[in-house]
Amino acid sequence: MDTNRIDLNLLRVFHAILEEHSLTLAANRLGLSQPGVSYALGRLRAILEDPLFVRTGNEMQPTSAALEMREPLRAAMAAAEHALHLMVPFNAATSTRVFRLSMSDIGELAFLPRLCAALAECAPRVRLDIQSVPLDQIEDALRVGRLDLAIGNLPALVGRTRHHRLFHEDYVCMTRRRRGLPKRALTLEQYLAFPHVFVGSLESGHHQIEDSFRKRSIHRQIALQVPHFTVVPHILAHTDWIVTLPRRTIELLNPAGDFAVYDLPVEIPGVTVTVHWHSDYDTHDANRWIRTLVIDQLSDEPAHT
DNA sequence: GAACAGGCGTCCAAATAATA
DNA sequence: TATTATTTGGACGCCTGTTC
Repeated sequence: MDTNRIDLNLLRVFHAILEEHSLTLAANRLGLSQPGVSYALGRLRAILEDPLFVRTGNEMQPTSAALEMREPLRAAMAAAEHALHLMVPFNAATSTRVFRLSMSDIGELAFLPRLCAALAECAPRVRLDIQSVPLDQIEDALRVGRLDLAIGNLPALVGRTRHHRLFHEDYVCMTRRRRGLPKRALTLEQYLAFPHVFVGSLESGHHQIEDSFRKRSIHRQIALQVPHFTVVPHILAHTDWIVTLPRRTIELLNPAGDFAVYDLPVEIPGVTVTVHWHSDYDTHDANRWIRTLVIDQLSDEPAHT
């Protein structure tokens, strides 16, 4: 196999066929003629000594060799696209750039409406790609440009990436309204008597709740662990369980006031929501623009990035 | 260093083949 | 029969080696 004969255009063709499952659609996407794509595929087949795609009906199905190349190639194409973006001055009004942000489900509910409204006004052609990246992969994703920003309660990243504090809030607890509930406050005994819904995942830093209780030798009965907050109201509506969650999420998950909300009967550290980026992009125009927008829209504190 | 010629790579249009 | 992939021949542009 003579890999010296492969150029970036051949890989663009290969990537487009992988995405489109069709030479005709790949050609449209690349602005080439269909025979041109066929010819490029022919060269790739000769170089890589594999058919790469076989026709099944009206679709081009990738071979096992092509499938093995898919993810590394996708990452390489993203990195190349990112590198090219670094060379182009960023103009919000005309840019068609895709910004990749990582946030939790509750982040999507809480942050996206404001961010999208701001984008529609000042950068109408910019696209957001929201991803939920596991916590242990965020630093690498920021470094290689697979992510532009990560937003959330991410204490493990502080000190390993650049960050800006957006806001801080405490935890409260929430359960379905019903007779017999305390009117104002819960005692610790009452709080611990509930079966608990624990919201925690690899993407979130909310494991700190459980860590704080464990340090105080407080044991909660966890009835359910789920990775996302958005499902919680549906669970609570059918159970007498209780959930502990950041205060600002109450207005999103309890807009009609169907649930009773209490301060926690024990002090635990609150949530600090931060926006993170990699230091390599400190002076990068587009990254600076999107993080300033995020900070302006979501922060309790002014931007000075 | 500049100009030229030949070779090579890439693309397109048209024709042909394969498939549902 | 319609749609799509593949093949073929020709045009164009770039690269490289040669000559001055």
